[in-house]
Amino acid sequence: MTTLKELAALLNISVSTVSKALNDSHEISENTRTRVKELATKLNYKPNRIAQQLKTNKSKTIGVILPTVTNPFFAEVLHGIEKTATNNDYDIIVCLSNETFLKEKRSLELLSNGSVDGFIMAVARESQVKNETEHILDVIKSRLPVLMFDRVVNEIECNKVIVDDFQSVLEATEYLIEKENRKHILLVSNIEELSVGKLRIEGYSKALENHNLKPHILKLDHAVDVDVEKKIYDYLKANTTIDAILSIDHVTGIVAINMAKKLGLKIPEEMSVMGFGFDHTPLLSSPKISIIHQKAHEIGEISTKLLIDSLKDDSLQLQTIVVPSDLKLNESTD
Amino acid sequence: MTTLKELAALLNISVSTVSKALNDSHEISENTRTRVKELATKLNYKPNRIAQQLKTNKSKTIGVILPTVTNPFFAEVLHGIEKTATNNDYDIIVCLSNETFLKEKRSLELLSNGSVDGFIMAVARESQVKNETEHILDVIKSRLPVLMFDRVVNEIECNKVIVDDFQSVLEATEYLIEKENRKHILLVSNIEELSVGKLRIEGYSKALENHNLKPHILKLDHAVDVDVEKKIYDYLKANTTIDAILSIDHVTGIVAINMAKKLGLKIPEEMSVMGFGFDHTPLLSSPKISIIHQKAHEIGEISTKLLIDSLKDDSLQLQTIVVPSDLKLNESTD
DNA sequence: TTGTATGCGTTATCAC
DNA sequence: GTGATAACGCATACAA
Repeated sequence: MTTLKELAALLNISVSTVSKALNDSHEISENTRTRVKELATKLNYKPNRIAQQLKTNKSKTIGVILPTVTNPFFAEVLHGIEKTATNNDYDIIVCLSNETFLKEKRSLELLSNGSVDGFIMAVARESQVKNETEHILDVIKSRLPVLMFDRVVNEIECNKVIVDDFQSVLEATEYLIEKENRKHILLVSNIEELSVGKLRIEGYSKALENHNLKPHILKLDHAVDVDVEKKIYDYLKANTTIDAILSIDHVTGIVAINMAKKLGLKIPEEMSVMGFGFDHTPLLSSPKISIIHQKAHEIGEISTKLLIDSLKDDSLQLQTIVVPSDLKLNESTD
Repeated sequence: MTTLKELAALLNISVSTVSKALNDSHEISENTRTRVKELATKLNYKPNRIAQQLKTNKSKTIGVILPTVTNPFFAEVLHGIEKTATNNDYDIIVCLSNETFLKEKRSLELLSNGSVDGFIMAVARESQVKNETEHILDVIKSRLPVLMFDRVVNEIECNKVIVDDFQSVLEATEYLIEKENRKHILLVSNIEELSVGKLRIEGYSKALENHNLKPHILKLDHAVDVDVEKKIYDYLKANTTIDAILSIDHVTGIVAINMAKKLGLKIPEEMSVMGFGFDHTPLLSSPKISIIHQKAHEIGEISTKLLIDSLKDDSLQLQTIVVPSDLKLNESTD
């Protein structure tokens, strides 16, 4: 890699002159400035990022700690983060906690040594279940800003970007009740131990309560296993009054449609099915599933913007931004 | 952040003594070593990574350039990369090309300034279609090793990790012909302009040729649009001899199953459906789709291992590793 | 066993 | 308009 020193030697001028010339300092003459720049381009000179970082004590890098990236929600958030970071001249270092507390803790610690200027994270399932928060507080204490999205620790004061889990499920449920005239709505859940899962179930319960309806909840193992099909099938077979299914994740809704069809139920006439999902989710079922569409990409963008703003000016007030979801209704019939 | 200098000042010893003590140098007395270490833990000292990088001229960071991360294949590869990198004390900086040449080029350039010790990449669709390779060659010329996986540029000499696209589709097709006695196999493709897509189609064609069968190919827009359903439906309706569908991506196979069912075809009796997929893909259809299962996680692991090995010893021979796929057959019947 | 000096590549301050 | 020098935090060759 070409360095300032090499350029200086080749041009028989000092390193500082070269540096100033490249940074368009007004102190430098037109002549030398162009000479320097020409040689720099010729030798493909690029300022060493590491040296700049050491000098300025800024890494211009954001640490991104995700529970997983095979979950399409987090994948899409990552997409939004990467785009916004790049547009603002930041790199991202990505660590995956694999939903474990230990890996999350290790990742935070390892990057808290100057590698990053701040963190964007969604808390690991295990940390959330065991209510582990010390490791995150340690980071904040060391004056590295942390932004949490989606899965959030209420007790920790920091910038947050969350989904309107309660409200969106409340509205979706009320839609099923009021517009589609459903009375026995089955909620299918495999994430009830997560903060977001709890909120979604609360939204569902609240809507039923508002209409004096009885809840039906089918809890599944969170490790999406082969039994999912059977459990849903058996439940529907044994409970024939069910006239709507509301899945609070992005997979079991699809399974539910398939099982309802297998039981000979007409969709959407006899059974409404709604789930969480992304742009291409409805394509995976026929008839297309109705989805609560979380603006995952936007969540990533907003989170990154907010963190970068707080990096630039650390006197900014902490805030919690709620990103509303879209209800995308089934358009097709079978 | 605590620095060596601060520790030294507090202990009234020199910086180098502190440094050596922390690095367990045998030159340092037991006594001072423990004193230093105690204070270090107490003040939560962590060596500044940036400074270490500048000193050693190694970033211990890998640049990962992916076309997208919302495609589950790349998401799972990323998972494998992250895991292996972490296990070997490497960080990863992730950039997404969004399938565009320009972003890919920019990302490579931006990180080729000391930020990373090497790259793992899958070539962007646009770069592949337009046969753009200069930007990658530039990186290699600047002595930064590049490892390509999945989407590969044949003309570039570097380490490569690829899937057995040709062979796996050949075998899958022959399975349909020989074991399931199919004679009119429809190939559904939305990636025929990618190197991997071409290879898969070749595998299919070769198998048909071996058995003197006629190919049926349905090409779809690569932007998975709403028309996918209609196009497949219409094709199946108009071509009633089709008795098997082979999708070479991870979405259209699911759609194909749904459309076949919609047409009243019994699966798998009257119609076999096979696609590419991942562990949870079969769950998305009923009956479960048969899949060619690419070991994406393994591809990530192997790629990372290979790159890190070449980082440690740059005299190693370049190699191309082929990761075989698994054929996972439909187990259920409807 | 400990300390001093040097340099990684850059930028900034100051002197010429 | 240009250049010498110091500093960021760390590691190491060398001196004491």
